[in-house]
Amino acid sequence: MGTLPFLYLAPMKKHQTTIVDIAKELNISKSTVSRALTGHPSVHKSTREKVLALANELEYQRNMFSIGLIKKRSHTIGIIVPEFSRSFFPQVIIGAQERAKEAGYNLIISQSDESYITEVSNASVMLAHQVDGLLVSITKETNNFEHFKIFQRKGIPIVFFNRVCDEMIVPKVIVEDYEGAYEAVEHLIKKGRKRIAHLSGPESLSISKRRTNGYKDALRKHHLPVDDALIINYDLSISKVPIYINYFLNLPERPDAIFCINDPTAIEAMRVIKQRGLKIPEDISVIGFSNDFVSSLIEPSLTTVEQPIKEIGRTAAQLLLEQMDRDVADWKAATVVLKTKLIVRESS
Amino acid sequence: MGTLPFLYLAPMKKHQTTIVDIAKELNISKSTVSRALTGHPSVHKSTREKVLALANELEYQRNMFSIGLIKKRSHTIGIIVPEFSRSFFPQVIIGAQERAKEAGYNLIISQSDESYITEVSNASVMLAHQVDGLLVSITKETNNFEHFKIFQRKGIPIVFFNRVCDEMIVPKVIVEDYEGAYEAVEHLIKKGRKRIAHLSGPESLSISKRRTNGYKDALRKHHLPVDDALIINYDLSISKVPIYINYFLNLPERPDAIFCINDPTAIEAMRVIKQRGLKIPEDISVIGFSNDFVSSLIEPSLTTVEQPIKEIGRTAAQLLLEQMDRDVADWKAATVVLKTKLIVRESS
DNA sequence: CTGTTAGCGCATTCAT
DNA sequence: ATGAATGCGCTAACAG
Repeated sequence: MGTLPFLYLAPMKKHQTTIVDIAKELNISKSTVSRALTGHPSVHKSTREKVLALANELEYQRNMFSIGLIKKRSHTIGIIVPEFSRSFFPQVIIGAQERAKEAGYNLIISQSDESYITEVSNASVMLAHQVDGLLVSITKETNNFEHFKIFQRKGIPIVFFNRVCDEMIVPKVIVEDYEGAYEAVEHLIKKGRKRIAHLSGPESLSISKRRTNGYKDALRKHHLPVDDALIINYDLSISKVPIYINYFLNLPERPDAIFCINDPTAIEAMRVIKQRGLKIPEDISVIGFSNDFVSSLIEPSLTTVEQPIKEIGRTAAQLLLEQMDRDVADWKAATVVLKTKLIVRESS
Repeated sequence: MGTLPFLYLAPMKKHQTTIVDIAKELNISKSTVSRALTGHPSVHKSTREKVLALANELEYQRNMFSIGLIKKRSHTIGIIVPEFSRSFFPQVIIGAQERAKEAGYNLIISQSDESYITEVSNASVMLAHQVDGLLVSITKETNNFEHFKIFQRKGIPIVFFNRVCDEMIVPKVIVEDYEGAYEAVEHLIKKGRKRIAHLSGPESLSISKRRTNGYKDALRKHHLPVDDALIINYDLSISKVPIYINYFLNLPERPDAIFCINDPTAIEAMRVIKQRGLKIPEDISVIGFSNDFVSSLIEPSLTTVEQPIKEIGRTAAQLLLEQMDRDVADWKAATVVLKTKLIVRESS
């Protein structure tokens, strides 16, 4: 300090404290500092204490970049979801984040806004950020999976959840879509409903197909006709729900119940039905799928198939962590199916 | 290939393609490859094309770590929110992500679950991940800000939004809390309400104070008494809302309106009120704040103060980007106040 | 236009 | 128990 021959002006540029700074200050080598900081056993106790104290004082922060460069691990998991505006995916993310954090990993989250293009871009961002693994629920548009297959080729594990990719052999987390739908429709039948319509999601999503199959099989089981005029696939844009509900309501033989692909759809359906002056459930029953928190708040409250939302996230993260621990050659591809449960409320 | 003197077994270890691989294959130096890849002007067209083609073929991916090490930038922005389960914060995040992406930045998101401890931990994670800037909305518990001040000391800009830190001089994004509350209460008064209760948030949050002040001033302006028995601060745990609503309803002189700190609170309040057999708005009016999408779905639909939710996120990200472009010495600390607007629905 | 050299901050051999 | 040397993958300053 006082020995400096010239007036020394501190540079404006912000300087991150490094192990070299600590080493200099303590007159030891940076190797020793590094060892002390990483908890290497062969460091003298007093040395370690001095290092730790100074590191603390200088608010030293290990540099991710250099460590990543050496260890080739970012300790980061990426998660890509199709949308973010309804409560489902945020809840899933909470679960995933919980599990990831327990394991010392962080999450980089991005949402694709139901756009395939955005999804591809998001995937590329995840790659650029060197995520150690990726969790994905695809958009309603996605039917090319090249942007995900590249992860596999690079040895970065992927786990799909909720909206999964059928053609990739990787771990997946889904719920009992078939069973849940079956149970819901059977419940309607037992309530005496005979013309049950079904507003489903895009045919491209396997989740739609599974729920529709549950719907059909419940009808068949109870010897009710499966009428294609009562089944509609739509693209999940809530604004289009009125079109299809009005179509149902205008049929010569009006349905006496509607089973919807998810809760937001069911809630919008109820709005349209009430607007038309029909009574729920007297004139027509409505059932959703998911048990979003809103379902219990609306009036009448919505009968729905509950799925363990946070658990989907936790499980997906867990499968991913397991996969990350394995050598590429040992990758497993089990599909985990979580339980669903019918929640009967006023709308049925 | 054919010239290899020995049988060569490819290593199991996954190998990221690097610029050296490309350089070797093309018999040029890695510098040239680097230049070609980064779009440096002084590279022969044919060379660049060859490099790009090979890079593409090998699915080359720039290594974030090494670039970060050199450029000292992660191109990542952190965002810490108190919770994630209601629609407000996810919506804010969408806005922030939009703006960040436009500027070539990614978001690392974490939620503190309304816990100060978790928030501190999240902040430390953001530091470890070398975020270039941080967006924060604090938990209801937070009243020590050391974990955020460290960012300032390290030259990493912070922007607060919604729930801001009063003691730090940094950019902030809030809405017209005072004006919105004032307008809401004035609306109730004009509807003939004379005993207006107020269920507010924690006194520690300035957002609560501002809304409460708007409430009080509207009463005063219209010569109504400000009765402390009609003002309650609570900790935002929705499960506790029934306690306070029942308290209000059991008062000798029952209030004829309740102005709630936010929509989730108002919605739960309405549930309790209806359960008690009272009519909304005939017996008692309810107003919320935020215009979450649920507000229009419930019955009766909720009168509320709309705030530009996504815009809060966009603006916060924008202020942060501006701050990141500035030298530490030039940091600005403007507070941006976004407009609110009363949305009158059936509950008032 | 291209090659050579020197680090960025750190963990990790290999010495001592 | 500690220091010196090496290199992770890349950019940039410096030669030609």
